[in-house]
Amino acid sequence: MLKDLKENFTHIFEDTLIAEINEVGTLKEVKEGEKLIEIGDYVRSMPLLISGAIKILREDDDGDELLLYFLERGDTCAMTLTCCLGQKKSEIRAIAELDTTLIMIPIQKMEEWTGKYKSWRNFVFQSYHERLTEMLETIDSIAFYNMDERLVKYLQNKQKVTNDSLINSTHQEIAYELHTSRVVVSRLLKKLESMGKIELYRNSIKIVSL
Amino acid sequence: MLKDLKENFTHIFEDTLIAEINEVGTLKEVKEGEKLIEIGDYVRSMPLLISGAIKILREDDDGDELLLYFLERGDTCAMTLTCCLGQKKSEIRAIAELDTTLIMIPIQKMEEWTGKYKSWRNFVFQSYHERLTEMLETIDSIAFYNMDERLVKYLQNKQKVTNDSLINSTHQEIAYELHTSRVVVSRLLKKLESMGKIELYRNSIKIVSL
DNA sequence: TTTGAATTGTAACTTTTGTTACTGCCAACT
DNA sequence: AGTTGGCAGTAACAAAAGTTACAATTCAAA
Repeated sequence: MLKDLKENFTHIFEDTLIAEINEVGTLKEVKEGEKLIEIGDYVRSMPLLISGAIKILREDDDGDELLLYFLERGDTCAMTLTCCLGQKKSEIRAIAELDTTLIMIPIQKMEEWTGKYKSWRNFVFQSYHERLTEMLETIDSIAFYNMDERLVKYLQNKQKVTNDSLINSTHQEIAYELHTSRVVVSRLLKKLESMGKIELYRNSIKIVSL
Repeated sequence: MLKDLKENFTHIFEDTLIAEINEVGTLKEVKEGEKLIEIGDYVRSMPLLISGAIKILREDDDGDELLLYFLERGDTCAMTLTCCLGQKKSEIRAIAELDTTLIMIPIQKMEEWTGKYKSWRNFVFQSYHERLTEMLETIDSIAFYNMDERLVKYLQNKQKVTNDSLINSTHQEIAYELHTSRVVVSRLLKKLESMGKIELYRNSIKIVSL
């Protein structure tokens, strides 16, 4: 774990903090599709992402989903931060988008380190800022763009996060994450295919040029 | 100013911090409709709201607006916090919704106080959490609800913030903040009136029971 | 008082999105 | 080989939202 820490956080945290994280943190591996946090869960530890990716989803009362954003290497969950400090329930669901490695930090250390390490404070503030920015982008998408543009953004984003131009999703899965219907996704994907921007296969989509 | 501080923040900050705020902060009064921050501005000081209300707006490339949320008494601007620390440009616009009194704190103190005062840290984290939560509610609104429901929420929110069941807005102004067209707003308002939930006047809307 | 701008109401129409229904296809399993 | 369930394609229709156009009203300034 120390190796992972040094590789990913050495330019961010001072050595003494790295050592502390190494001491109290526990390594956790999750498989693609595995659920990390459910809406309403109490959060007991804070994740630091070493590798992989986690998707953060919002859900309404009827069970309808919406993809908010992805967490990647070096990220942490901003929602978790305040949940830890305030003993609040999670407002979101977190699911591993890829096989993912994380370091889990007990919440008691949070408060201690924010007082003790300037680099930790900066990291936490930086995380908040990134998350707020990503929430704003999500709002931009749903407020200012039509479904065809949102779909393109979704595919681009997915390609970036998985680092793979072959996207292994069904139309139904995409529909859930964009909070629309399967028929609409099929329709728009077909239009993208006829424009030569993607190729459609069973259970997967090949991105040609978006 | 010390009186304002003690009235609004005495249960949040310790006395020494209150004294420091009193020393370095400056009182600022803004009239309803006055602009506080524009998108792209660099932020040089952090606001603490003493009274009144500020609306936070997002804008897309075409100049289309969307109301994100309101700041009220005791709030601070979470976007400002990270902007200060990271020397970043504002992603949002802030306009006084009512006549408003704030205390402006120079950004240099931010970093200092986060190291020095636990109560300040908690305040900052609490602010982040509230803002993230409000962003989530905004996302819920636009993603999961139709325009008629969003309009009702908007009116309820406005009533709560202004503490007045008479809303002094034109249909066009409401349309801007919900990012829709005037005709749509007029249509839906008329429907609410015919249901007996509101009464429509020129330049104002009376909320009866929503 | 007249003028003109701002505000609201409404009809008619278009576009976008969502829904329902049915089809064919593929892959896994018996 | 036959059955079955999940997946994708598509047509037809419905609902929501956006657009254009125009009339009527109000209100303040000239």
